[in-house]
Amino acid sequence: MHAEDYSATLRSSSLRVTKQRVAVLAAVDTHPHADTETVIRSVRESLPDVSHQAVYDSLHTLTAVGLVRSIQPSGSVARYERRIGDNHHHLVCRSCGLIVDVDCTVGRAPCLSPSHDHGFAVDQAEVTFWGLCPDCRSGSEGPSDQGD
Amino acid sequence: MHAEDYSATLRSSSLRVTKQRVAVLAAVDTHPHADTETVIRSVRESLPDVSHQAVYDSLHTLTAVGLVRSIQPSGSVARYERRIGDNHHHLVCRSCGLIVDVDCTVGRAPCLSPSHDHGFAVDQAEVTFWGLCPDCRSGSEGPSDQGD
DNA sequence: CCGCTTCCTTGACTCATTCAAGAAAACGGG
DNA sequence: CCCGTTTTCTTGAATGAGTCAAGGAAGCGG
Repeated sequence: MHAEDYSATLRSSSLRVTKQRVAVLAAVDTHPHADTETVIRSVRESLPDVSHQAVYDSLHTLTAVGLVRSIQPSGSVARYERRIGDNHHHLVCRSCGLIVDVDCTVGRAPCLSPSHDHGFAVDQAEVTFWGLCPDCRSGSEGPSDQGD
Repeated sequence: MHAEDYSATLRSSSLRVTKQRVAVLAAVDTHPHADTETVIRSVRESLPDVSHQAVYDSLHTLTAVGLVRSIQPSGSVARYERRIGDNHHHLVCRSCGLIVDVDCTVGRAPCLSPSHDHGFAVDQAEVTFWGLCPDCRSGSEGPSDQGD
């Protein structure tokens, strides 16, 4: 996706187009499940002087309008992704933190309707699978930590 | 559940029985989805001088042996509960943070097997439903914040 | 090109959680 | 019942993701 596309995407959500936002959107697009620090590093490759606050603000704004989704498995910091609205879920490694997407194949949204909704207006079901990734299963020691 | 029962529970998991651990276990048992601060306050009703560190340590230890489970919906601090191994899930209010248990009625663990496991050894599927609780649906302003 | 509004920079700050060192308590063996 | 070893608790400081706030800069409609 080119810069112009990101600009158009921002505009279509009624957001002002700034180079910081374009860079943040690009960073999230090219680094699925990246945490804020990774996004900051990625953004600084093209804009060396962005402040961390601009990145936090952009991520919040993009999340608010739905261009980006934030996920936060227990024990992890916030991570961001662009795949939205396709009802996919996540597989998280307990050992190294690796996160991979899994498509929801159980036909129409498997867990979208809790047995008894307690009067809640449910708008989303988030499924997180916990386990050990291939690398951590083999090496008993397990790879370092906090992969993506 | 009485103190002796909590002691027995700790012993059956090969843990030393300390009044701090008994109190923490009791606090989690009586305050489902409580965050650490709430647990500390609850514990201090019977043990005014416990350190916060003792509570953090106990919660980690209890979680490690499986007597307690920790959950952490995005944007929330860690919360603890004693209902474990019964495959129940959570309903979280986006507005006030209220967390409610929902039983998993879709027969045998609905989402326990991702379509493609990417080589992971999956041991748990965690489902979180997001929405608005009854109170936040009615009062357009929505109740304060961070309920349980 | 102007001006209003929104966004970014800078720098301080919050607060959940962790780290570390020494004191205290648990509990198996004598 | 007491001792010694090991684990746990207390105390106090530190870490780090994320937030707050004020002023300067940039976006964009006119």
